[in-house]
Amino acid sequence: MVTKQLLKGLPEDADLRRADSLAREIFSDVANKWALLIIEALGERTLRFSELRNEVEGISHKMLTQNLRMLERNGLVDRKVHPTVPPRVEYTLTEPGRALRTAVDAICGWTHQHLGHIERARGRFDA
Amino acid sequence: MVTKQLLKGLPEDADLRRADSLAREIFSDVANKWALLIIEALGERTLRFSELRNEVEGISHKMLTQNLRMLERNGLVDRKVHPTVPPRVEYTLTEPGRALRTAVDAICGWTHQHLGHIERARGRFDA
DNA sequence: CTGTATCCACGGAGATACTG
DNA sequence: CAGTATCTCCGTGGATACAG
Repeated sequence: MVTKQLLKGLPEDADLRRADSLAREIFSDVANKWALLIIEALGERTLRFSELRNEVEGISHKMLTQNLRMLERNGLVDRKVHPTVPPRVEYTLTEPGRALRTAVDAICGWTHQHLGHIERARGRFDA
Repeated sequence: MVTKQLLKGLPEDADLRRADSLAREIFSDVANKWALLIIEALGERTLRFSELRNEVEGISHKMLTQNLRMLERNGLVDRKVHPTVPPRVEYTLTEPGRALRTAVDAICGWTHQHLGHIERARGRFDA
């Protein structure tokens, strides 16, 4: 899936090809560092723009807005603007967003579980 | 995890800080499109460089080698060189690599499950 | 076949400033 | 506070050529 396999044997089914290209597009959107970190940071909480900026270590203003727009566009986060002054904008994961989060959690868990193995592998490789 | 939280309240524990920065590094390595697609393509199989190049749609020679080195360095893939002519190099997921693959599978599954929702969300957003 | 190196262009991403 | 816009620069990544 998302690789060539999905296409095999059905090279002329236009619908399937569209679905697959869409899937690749979404995968590219979602499979990037900042998007995943934002999703992980949001979790079950609702956070403001500035709070998110603090939670996601090292992200720039620009990358944050950019990724938030992307996530909103794909329906992964909900954006709620409070028409106050100064403005207050809150971001929350939608249901699909929360569903994806469990996968992100898995990656985070995996990372911590294998820290040791990886550190050792690196030592060996760099030698 | 992988965000600021891990550090909270323990700003001076050097070991934890090292572990956390290492975790971020690994996360950045792993949370990128090509790395995940390679892992997904490998699955339970053993593939040669050129086979991998065919399986991972759109990846360039350079990106493939680069990511394979990275994955090898982190101990996620095993690289076996057959000293024949022409050379034959085979790549296989290690145990940690296969463990991560289940998370990647989850993301792929999620993608296909939510194609419809996302397409509709996009339609709304773009309007 | 696989891998490394070089060149180069394009776009990603930071900094900054400004608006609502 | 949140968002957009502009400018600029550096690095990513593609193309190409060559080596083992």
